[in-house]
Amino acid sequence: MPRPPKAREPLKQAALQLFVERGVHATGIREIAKHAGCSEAALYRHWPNKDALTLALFQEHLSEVVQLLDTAMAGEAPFLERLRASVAAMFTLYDEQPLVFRLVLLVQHELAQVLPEDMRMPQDVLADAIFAEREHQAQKKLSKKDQEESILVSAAIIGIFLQVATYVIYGRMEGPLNTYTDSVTDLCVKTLS
Amino acid sequence: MPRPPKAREPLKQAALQLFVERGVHATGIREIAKHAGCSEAALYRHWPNKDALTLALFQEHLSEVVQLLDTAMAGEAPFLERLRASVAAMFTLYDEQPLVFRLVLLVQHELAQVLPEDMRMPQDVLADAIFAEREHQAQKKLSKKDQEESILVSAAIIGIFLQVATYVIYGRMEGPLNTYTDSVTDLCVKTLS
Amino acid sequence: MPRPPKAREPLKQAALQLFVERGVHATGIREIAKHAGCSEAALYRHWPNKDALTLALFQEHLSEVVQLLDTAMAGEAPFLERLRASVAAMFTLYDEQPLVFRLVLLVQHELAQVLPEDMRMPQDVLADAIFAEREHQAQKKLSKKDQEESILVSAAIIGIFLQVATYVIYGRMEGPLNTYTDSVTDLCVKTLS
Amino acid sequence: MPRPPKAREPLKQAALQLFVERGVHATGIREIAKHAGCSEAALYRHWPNKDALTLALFQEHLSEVVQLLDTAMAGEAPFLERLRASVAAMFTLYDEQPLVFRLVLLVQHELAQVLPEDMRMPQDVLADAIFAEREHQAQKKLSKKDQEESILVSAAIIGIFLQVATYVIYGRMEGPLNTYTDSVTDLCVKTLS
DNA sequence: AATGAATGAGATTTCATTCAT
DNA sequence: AATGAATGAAATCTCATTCAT
Repeated sequence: MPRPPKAREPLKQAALQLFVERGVHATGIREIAKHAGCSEAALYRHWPNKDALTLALFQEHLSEVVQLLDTAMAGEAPFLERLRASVAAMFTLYDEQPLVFRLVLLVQHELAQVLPEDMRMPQDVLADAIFAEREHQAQKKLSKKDQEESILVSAAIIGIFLQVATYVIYGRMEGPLNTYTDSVTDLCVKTLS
Repeated sequence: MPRPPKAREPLKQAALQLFVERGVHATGIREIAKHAGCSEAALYRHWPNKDALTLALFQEHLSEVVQLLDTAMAGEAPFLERLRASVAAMFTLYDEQPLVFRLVLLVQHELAQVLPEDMRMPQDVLADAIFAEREHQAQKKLSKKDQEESILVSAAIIGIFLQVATYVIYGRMEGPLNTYTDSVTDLCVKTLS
Repeated sequence: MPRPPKAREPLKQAALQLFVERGVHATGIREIAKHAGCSEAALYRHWPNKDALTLALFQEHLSEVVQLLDTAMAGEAPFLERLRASVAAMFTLYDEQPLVFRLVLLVQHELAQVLPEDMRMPQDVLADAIFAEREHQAQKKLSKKDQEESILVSAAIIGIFLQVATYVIYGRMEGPLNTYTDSVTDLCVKTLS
Repeated sequence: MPRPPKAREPLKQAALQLFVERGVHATGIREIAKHAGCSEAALYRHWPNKDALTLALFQEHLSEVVQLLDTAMAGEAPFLERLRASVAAMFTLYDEQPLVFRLVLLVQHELAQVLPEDMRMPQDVLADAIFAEREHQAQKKLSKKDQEESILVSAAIIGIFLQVATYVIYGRMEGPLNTYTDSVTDLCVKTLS
């Protein structure tokens, strides 16, 4: 029986950090390995190449986040409560695992072509929930036009949410991020009205 | 009478397109030159190196956009009108020069370290205008707390705005973007109330 | 009572196949182990390194073939018969163990430096037999010139023989190869006359 | 106007020599570049990668040889003369450009999968000529069986020819190779009778 | 001004081999 | 005896930049 892998987790952790700090393309294997405290070749025992590592990392963390949001949006509580829980979940994630949170921010801009088209993204959770809520309120299937408006509102809410996070990350607003949970929820609610 | 250099504009155009499509780091001199239909060495006639081209490109286009927003936000019209004009200006820019628009989206994530710290960014225009408007409404200097709230609201508005654009870019919503000028302005106004 | 090692034969078999299909240099330990269904490290239980495995493999199979030819060429039957038996032995080998046959074809081009200089090769068996036969026919030691001619004729016969096999291997002629035993023997005899 | 390429020919020459001496897989870019007296990167200006260089090299030289044989086999002279001319052409090639000659020997064993299936090979020239001659002698289209015999005879002649060359290359027979032109032609003729 | 050639530095990846269990 | 993990060295290839014309 061989020894247990010693480099796998450090490699993932190092890649996560460096991808977030410098971007995927600007991060080399060498640096990842150095930060992980292992050889460059070790990476190739666990993933066939850098792209595969990148993809795996994003998929794992994205699905974590999707699960987080799914949980927050589940249940029978009023929509407002569930929205607030979602914002809180994400902002707490930011404060506790900032790297994971920031990885999600990177996705749109660095990985459009690498991720599978049909992968469920954090935005989808919100969009679906808003859609369902509107349908529930209307007591019927939404018209094409209402559907489109629903998507627009989701976009707006996600935008509010991400941009506030971005401001905190880049120092335009002071953290921690969960300070803003209530105000951001309020802003989101306003767009829904 | 020196005739204008021939390779300069094609190079800028090619760089713009490739930076937007693949990211700055993932785009090489080779590809830029090939797309511009000139040699790799030509670039070094016009800029001392790749970083300088990158920087110049971003600065030029950013200042275009800042000017656009400054113009839209200037004047004595009611704030609502000026906000609407700003949204319209940006969305029209997207529809007419999508590459320039998308370059601006890239800035936050790819260029944090390259651009001069004190450069005025599109967000700043909105933030300043919102700040001024609030001060005007209150008829006095804003308190620290009100200032912070003002920044939060700017973030929200910028977020709405960018995310709607992002949705159109990635095909989640149908373009052209200026279709959404009114609804997006409405959503922004709601957050201001 | 030590039980026989389990990985040894699969490794040899896999190496044989891959060496023949892709060449010695183009075949890695990784692939050999994967084809053998065991770990890469297993190889080092049985041979000190890749070169040793390579050498052992070639030596074993070459000596098999040499023995085959020696047997066919032995005895008191007329030379023609023994030549025919040799061709038949080789062509049957090809039909029954094509990999072994093809490994022998590889020797000249891939292993000049690895095999011991003085090792007896399949060609040597034929050359010796032809030489002996000519001496027997002439009833005396061959002159220098006759010796040289004898070597030339051996080369020709081996060439005929190998090239026909090569044609079958690469699909220029239809197999099985032992179909051609008689015609090839005839052609060889013609060159001897 | 840029300078003329200085590394292209040396690279081809170095690759030719090393491929022949050590085999394609055993020859590295580094060694090729060192022998050519240029940097490793220079190779990539002229061919997209090592495989492309290999392929181009083989294709160029093979078509040279095919042309040589086509010329030798052309004309109205008796077949015997033309066969002799072919053997002479090849053996002279060996003596004058031994590397090119030996490259042809390598083809079957190192490049089966890389070369395009439909490429005309030196063997094809001989096979076609023998086929035509037999048809001419018979004054009619050859039967299926006669065709097959014709291919067998081509194989034999090519085999004689290549194996004699191989013997000279590996020192089993003394060169220069064109010493053997007449005797080899004789041997070939015998197989045709 | 403009070019294709050339390059040193470095990126990614592969390899045969050794290690720890 | 056997394994999967790990590694240093080397292979292939890319990159931004400089050179010679």
